[in-house]
Amino acid sequence: MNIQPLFDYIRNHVTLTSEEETFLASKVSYRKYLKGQFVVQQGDVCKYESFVISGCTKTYYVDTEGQEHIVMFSVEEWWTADLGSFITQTPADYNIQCIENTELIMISSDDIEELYIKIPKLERFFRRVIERALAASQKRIIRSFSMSAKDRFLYFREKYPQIEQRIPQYMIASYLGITKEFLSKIKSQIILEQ
Amino acid sequence: MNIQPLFDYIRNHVTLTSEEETFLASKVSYRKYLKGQFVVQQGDVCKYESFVISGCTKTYYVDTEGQEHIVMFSVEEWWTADLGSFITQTPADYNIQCIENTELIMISSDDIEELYIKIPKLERFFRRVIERALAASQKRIIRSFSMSAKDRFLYFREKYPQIEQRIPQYMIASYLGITKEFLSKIKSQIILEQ
DNA sequence: AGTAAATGTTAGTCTAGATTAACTTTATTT
DNA sequence: AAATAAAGTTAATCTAGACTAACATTTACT
Repeated sequence: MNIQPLFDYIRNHVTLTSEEETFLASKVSYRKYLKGQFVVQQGDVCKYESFVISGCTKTYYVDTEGQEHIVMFSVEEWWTADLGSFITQTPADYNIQCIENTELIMISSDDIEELYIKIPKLERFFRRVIERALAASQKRIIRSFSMSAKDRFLYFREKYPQIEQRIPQYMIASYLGITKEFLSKIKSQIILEQ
Repeated sequence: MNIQPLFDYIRNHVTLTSEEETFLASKVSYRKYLKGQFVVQQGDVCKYESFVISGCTKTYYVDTEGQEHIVMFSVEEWWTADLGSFITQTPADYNIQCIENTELIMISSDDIEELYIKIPKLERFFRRVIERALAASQKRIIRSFSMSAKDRFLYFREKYPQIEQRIPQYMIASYLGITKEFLSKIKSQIILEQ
């Protein structure tokens, strides 16, 4: 049970009093998952917003043809949840699965509302986190329409070099919205170029 | 100068005291734009978050090949801004242009921070607005990868029937990430089917 | 070390959607 | 009402990326 990384992360952005820290600590829970386990399954209600202490998760959607589409990866110091399900407490559209052994700090929807009320600084901080995530999400939509698969891959590699290393290529292909075969082709093409 | 619709909109979600309403009124400004005018231009800093009273705007990105990609339309009771530019006060990636004569209520970044501090209920409300927008944006990414152009169009038509009516088809094509010629083909195909 | 499972590659064929270009229809302006 | 511009259509050709399938390599398990 190591929740220190969450405090370090929050301290980088807001200053909490020691009472506030104690209150925060009382509202979070720690949990370990093994590689392959699910944090959320499509159809369940996403009860928690989770902060990744160590490990990595993938959030994906299974379409009507049974195909997996990865929405995001979450590594250390990132948040993960099916946000739509979490905020409305209705069944999730996405699966969140650990692709490594993963340690999470989890906050329930009721507890996070309490935290927001008691510690407005935290609500401000989370609002900003979400604003940034929304701006990033809009840019990703633009990239999906205006860039070729190859350029999207080069962008991904440039932006998340660490993540590229630790994740199987076929998952990166899914995240980029292409097949693993085509990503393989793109990579050999890139190698030929240099 | 008619800011009443903003109050009506906010009243549907949070209850403000009359002092709070007065303070809010002192922090917003009203502005009329003609069809074709720009609220924000790529490269400028997006100074305001705008609430649409009447009319319609398109938010679009011009890529390196000079092609327009529409990110969103904003009609009555919607907010519009280049969020990335607004929150960091750095140059905008997007253009926001009025495609009808448009009335906006605009709030500057400093003023909205003041509002959040003085009226925490408003911060809570906006956090929720943004959370919902982020969940919707993630779903749009999934749709762009898992649905055909035709299905994306049918989804758009189903979800925003009013918007489909008032916007030229070539802009809808741009929003859907396809050419106007292909949307035309899709529409004639749909007509043949029924 | 040897086998099975997971991951990645290569190549051929196919298709959704882009591009080009000529044409039609609908709005706007004078 | 004519002229012009804006929006939408049709059809032919082209291409990025999907799909299929066989094969190669790496990783994990006994």
